[in-house]
Amino acid sequence: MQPAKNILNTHQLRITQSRMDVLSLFMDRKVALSQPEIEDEMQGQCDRVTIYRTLATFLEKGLVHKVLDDAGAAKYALCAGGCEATTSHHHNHVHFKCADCGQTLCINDVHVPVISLPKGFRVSEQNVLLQGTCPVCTGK
Amino acid sequence: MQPAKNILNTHQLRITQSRMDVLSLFMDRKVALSQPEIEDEMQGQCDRVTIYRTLATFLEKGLVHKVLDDAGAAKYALCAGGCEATTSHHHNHVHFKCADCGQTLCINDVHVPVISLPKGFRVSEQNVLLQGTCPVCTGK
DNA sequence: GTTTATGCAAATTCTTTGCAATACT
DNA sequence: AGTATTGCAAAGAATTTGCATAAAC
Repeated sequence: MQPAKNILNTHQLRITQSRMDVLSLFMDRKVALSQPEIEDEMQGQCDRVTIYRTLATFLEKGLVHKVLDDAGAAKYALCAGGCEATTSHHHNHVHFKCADCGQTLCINDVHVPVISLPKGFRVSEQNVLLQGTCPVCTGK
Repeated sequence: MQPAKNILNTHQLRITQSRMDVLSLFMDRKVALSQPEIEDEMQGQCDRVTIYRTLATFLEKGLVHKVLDDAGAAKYALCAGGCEATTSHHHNHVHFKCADCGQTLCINDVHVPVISLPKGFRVSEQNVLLQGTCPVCTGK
């Protein structure tokens, strides 16, 4: 994976400490994160508001995508592969939330069946949230 | 559809004004609603906290189910048909959120494809959120 | 030097909890 | 009568906004 600095550059974003930190965290953890989780990890390295704004910016530029969650807080995950290009940002995501450890994983390599709706509906985005037990917790 | 009073009875819930009001609202509107939306509609007829507790109770008894949403607030929708029985409460829902009017509809009559995950994952619940434009907004 | 991002304070919104008063069966 | 439900107050998260300061290009 290319370094954080390059990714910011590619997306026409200024290189700042906060953005580097948040982006690096996403790259390290490889799971969906909410603002409160990020704030915890960052131990006051930057302001809470900055994290919100960083997430909003990343979302806008197509660097991350929103992850559906049944709990309260909004989660975000790094866009991978073909998702990184702003032009061909696809929105068919499959996410898996483990009921045990609570982590949400972005499943990139699973085929999403296209669901067809009754006439009149126009679908632009298709999100699937699977819930259950992840491999790690199943083994415990 | 059977009257609200019967539904409460069937689910072993006491018949109270608040429950009747909230349930009726769901039956009228036929869309997913969040607590804030319900509070708006009820114009102070009952306390905010009561709505939260009513929703929690309905969820517990299998009268409503949680609806995933990418926005802030948690939404709920009436369980229909086979979903009403507490025993066979199925959780494979397809929901459609209109990007235009913001309403979320519960699509009951659409086949949910089973998505198979890599080995090690155990899936217990499967939610699909489609986003796009609804028939009403497409026609505008 | 301009533009953009950050930090701080404060306000708003969403949600939960405790406890006494009230309504349901 | 006995139990479950409600309202009120208050606390606690999550999120947003305004504005002056600071950093990036």
